[in-house]
Amino acid sequence: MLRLSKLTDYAVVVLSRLEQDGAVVGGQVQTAPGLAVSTGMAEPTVAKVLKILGQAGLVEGVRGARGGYRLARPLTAMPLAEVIMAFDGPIALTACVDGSVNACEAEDHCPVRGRWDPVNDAIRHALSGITVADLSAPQGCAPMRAAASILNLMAE
Amino acid sequence: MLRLSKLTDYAVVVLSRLEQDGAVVGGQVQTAPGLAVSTGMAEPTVAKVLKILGQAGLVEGVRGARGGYRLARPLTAMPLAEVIMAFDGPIALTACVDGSVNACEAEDHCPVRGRWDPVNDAIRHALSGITVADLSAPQGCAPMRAAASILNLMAE
DNA sequence: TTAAACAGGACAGAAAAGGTACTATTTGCG
DNA sequence: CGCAAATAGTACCTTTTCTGTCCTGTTTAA
Repeated sequence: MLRLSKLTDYAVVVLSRLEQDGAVVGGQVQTAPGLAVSTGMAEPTVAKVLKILGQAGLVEGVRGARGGYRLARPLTAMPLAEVIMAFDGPIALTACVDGSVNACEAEDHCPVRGRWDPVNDAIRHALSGITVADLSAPQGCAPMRAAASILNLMAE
Repeated sequence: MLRLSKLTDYAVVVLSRLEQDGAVVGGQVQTAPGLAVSTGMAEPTVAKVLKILGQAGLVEGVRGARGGYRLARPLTAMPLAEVIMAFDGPIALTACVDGSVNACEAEDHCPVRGRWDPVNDAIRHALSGITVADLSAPQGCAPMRAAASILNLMAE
């Protein structure tokens, strides 16, 4: 399975919860303990997720008393690829990329050297067409914007 | 990084080597030790790769003395997705899929339940448009069929 | 009958991820 | 001015997963 970090999944939950709580671009802030309660996740885990999201510039942290976090961008302008890259690193299927030349010891016999790049590009392109908003259901599970996004991607 | 098993990488090498050695659908067979020598990989590893490929129906094993392996299909008819599924299991980004209902303990608070499915579908679709032949360079590194495949995918 | 080769399962070492705890820094409020 | 609340950063331990190898059984040509 193309495993991606659990923290990435948590991040989507946290981001959608931030929007739900009104902690948007110009709005108020929500604390990490508060998010832990409302999402049902452990507080240290939520804090870790928020720290990484802050480093990636996806959320904005306000320090000090009465501090907290708010979204740095609307979820509709937050590609899923950015979240994945924040937690799982660069989006690539194998280690034989990104110019790591000496990683493969059997270069002479390896007939697929560098050939994974188009595959990686396809994956990146597919993910860049989906935003976090497409994954977060405003309430219940009514809309299907994600499906529309996929169809839009395939129509390109 | 969206890590996928090293064995998947090895598999592409072995498959392209099989074609290069003429161990194709109606042709002769190539032994696992022989492939180990020609690819520069350890023999037990090659054997493991071939076993898994055989279970997946991608290569055909001939038992007994003078036995060996040959391709069960031309590489042009072998989607990369099948190779990945053979080694990495079902192509899905998270564990919250495939009807594993009780895996997520926070179902009530999880607003993205089941929402990853469209993303997984997009990944699967992207991979199904690429064959192993697109990744294996016949000799040197001349052609760019993979790029053409990507463009074809995006043109849908 | 023998030897070569595939088939299947099992196992130890290594690597990575997940989760937790601790400390430092910042800032509102009494 | 001092306290408390909250983020920021770092380090560590546990657990899981992957990787690579080995062993035994089965098949079949010579």
